[in-house]
Amino acid sequence: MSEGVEWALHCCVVLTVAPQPVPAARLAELHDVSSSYLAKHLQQLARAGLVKALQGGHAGGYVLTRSADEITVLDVVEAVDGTRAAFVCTEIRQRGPVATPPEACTRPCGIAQVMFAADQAWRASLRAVTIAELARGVTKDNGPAAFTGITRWLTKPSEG
Amino acid sequence: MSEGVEWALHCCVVLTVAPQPVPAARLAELHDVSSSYLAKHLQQLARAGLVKALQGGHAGGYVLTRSADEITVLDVVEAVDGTRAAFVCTEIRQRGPVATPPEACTRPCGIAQVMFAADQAWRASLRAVTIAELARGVTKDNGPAAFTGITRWLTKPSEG
DNA sequence: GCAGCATTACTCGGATATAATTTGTCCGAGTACGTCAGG
DNA sequence: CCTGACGTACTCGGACAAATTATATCCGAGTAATGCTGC
Repeated sequence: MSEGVEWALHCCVVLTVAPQPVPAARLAELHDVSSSYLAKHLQQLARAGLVKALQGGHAGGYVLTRSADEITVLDVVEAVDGTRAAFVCTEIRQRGPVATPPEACTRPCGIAQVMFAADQAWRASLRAVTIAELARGVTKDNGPAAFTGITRWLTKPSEG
Repeated sequence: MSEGVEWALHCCVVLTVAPQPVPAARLAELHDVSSSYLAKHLQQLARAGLVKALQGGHAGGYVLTRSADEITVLDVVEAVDGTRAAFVCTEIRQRGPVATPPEACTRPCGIAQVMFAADQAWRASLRAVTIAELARGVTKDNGPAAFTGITRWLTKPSEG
């Protein structure tokens, strides 16, 4: 899985507690990752409609478009890694000297079915958790101080 | 996901009905895929202990090491694609200017937990299906003729 | 006719190139604020 | 003092390279059957 998924999820959690729009460069510095590359993933989030990019002199940056409990982890994963399933059936059964005739292939082959079911289970598991729950987990594990520290750093005038 | 997974699964299903050891080249021709590359994946299956490679003049080839209902789809997937989870936590929370102190990171972060749970669900779904069940599905969908045709072709003396 | 042996043809196994995807970077387009001139 | 336009500094967005991984391939090591020879 793309490493950008992890970055994007952390960014979404941070945006949960950000009172202002946060520029991509600020998010990158906060997480100590490549600024330019993170921007790419944030663009993907924007295309998916999860975040909104505000442009302009001093108030620009990214903001969540909806409440954090309306954004599931699956939304972020699919925005970054795409919605295509990991397994794609090549229809091997229709190839080779003993190929199954196409008229007998009305249903996907058993292997594809199993893979599809597993993929559905995976997605369901990710869909069951929201960004808001992730944020709640952080405060539960590390206390409220974690987020106040991040908020304070985010609202710092510039690098100091 | 690696495309070799699909090949390996089909090969395992075929080996279910093969009365003799089947060489890699024969399996490759049957599925119309690269012979050399399929050999690599069969080696991975052999390393995982799912199949046994018999060497020798005319009786060489691959055989399942155990009954097909003792081999799960997950076994094959893990043999080919590895057992590592798709998501690996980079411990982003411990990086950057507002990094979480290491002593507070006794548990994996919430994101990693969610990803791990999803991975577990995915694996459980794949573990629930055996190769024998896949083979049964083929006979149910395409009739017993499908496997008899394959068996007949497999036992053909050579290419003709 | 039978046993032993060298041959042979076939198999797997790992080391080796190539293509695709992921990762990383750069510069141009666009907008809101702050400033300044004019009324 | 208020209004309008302008300039500037900051933002995002997509086009452009490098590294890693997946894909594909080749040739050498090893084994069981086969055919032959000698008894």
